[in-house]
Amino acid sequence: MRSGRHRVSSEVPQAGAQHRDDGTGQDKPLKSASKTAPLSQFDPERLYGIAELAEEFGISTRAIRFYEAKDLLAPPRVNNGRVYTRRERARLKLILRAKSIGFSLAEIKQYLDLYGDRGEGRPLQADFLAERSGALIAELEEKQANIAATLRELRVIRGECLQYLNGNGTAGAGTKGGASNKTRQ
Amino acid sequence: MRSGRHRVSSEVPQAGAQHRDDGTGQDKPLKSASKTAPLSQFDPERLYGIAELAEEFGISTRAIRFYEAKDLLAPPRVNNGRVYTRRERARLKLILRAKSIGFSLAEIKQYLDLYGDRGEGRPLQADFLAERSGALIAELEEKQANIAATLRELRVIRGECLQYLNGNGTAGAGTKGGASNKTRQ
DNA sequence: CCGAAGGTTGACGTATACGTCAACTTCATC
DNA sequence: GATGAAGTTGACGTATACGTCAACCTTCGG
Repeated sequence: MRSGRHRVSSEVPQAGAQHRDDGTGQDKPLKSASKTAPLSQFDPERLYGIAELAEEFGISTRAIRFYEAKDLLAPPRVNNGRVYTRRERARLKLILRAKSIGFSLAEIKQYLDLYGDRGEGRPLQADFLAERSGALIAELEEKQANIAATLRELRVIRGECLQYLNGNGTAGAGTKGGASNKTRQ
Repeated sequence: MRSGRHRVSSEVPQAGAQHRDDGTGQDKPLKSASKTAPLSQFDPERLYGIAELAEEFGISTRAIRFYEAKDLLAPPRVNNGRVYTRRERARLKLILRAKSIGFSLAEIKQYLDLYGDRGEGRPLQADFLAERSGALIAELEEKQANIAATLRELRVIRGECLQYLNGNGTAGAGTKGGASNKTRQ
């Protein structure tokens, strides 16, 4: 799947997925989590490694680091390794969802700001947020209309094909001319 | 607007838009159309120049030529100049619509085939068309769901901001934390 | 005939979104 | 201590989607 076309998993990973399973039937926290005090400054919550997230979302670790370089993500470090919290994971999910519907990474960065900053800087003014989210809503509604129109057309095309295959072919169904006529203005 | 983010005009150009208006109140066909016999092999219909389409759709002539180089368009030639028929214009519209919702040009090329080939090659088998359009429908439905989810969240964010601005702020509305909580799994 | 306008082509550049690779660090295990 | 696994970084490469530019052609009006 190329840029702009990622499948976004809608399923939450099973409990324990983030932990190293040592075969005893009990999950253990990431080794870095078990060894370092700094984690106490985070919510005591599930943590993910970069490879875990990459596999979960079907993308590369390179892509995840790239998003960090583009300031879309900001995973804390433990012994120089990235540790992804639920919040970072949720942001990654938003990133991939937005990418799948045609937004560039620069646009996604702005869009993520509507969901709350990453803990630095002061919150955006409410009026600015309202305006920005309003503009984005309008843009998404346009994309939604584009998709709806495309779906309508494709459903007609597919319906005609299925009719034809079932021996109920109409004059238009046996050719693609009928389908293409439907796209005429 | 960058790649993947074109606004697609939904308005049809006004009658006569494709014709040179010589000030007599009557439209005249494009000069190339009026001078050359080869046009008789096309439908006697409205024709567009590349600059006309570029302006209508808000893209560059370079982009339109690029789509031709990528076999998404195939405008006939008149005196070495490209002449775009209604059909090519409709394809361009489909191209831009698909781009706006995140498809690559390679994917769009395949998708355009569902709308009818450009006159060469034999028609795709009905079962293949049904399968291809079914797959595309599934993909579009996923994008549609992504957009719907994003819209729900953004409407909540915007609603809270507007409430806050109207002096009806709730505990969650004054901060972005409330909004970001809503994205939690 | 000349200049302007609109268009053509090929080539190179830019921006985006990563992929690939080498060299390195840290940690667990043997 | 050695080794393997997992991860890091920087650098360069690839693919996509055009933008920009130069050089050229055709048509039309003056």
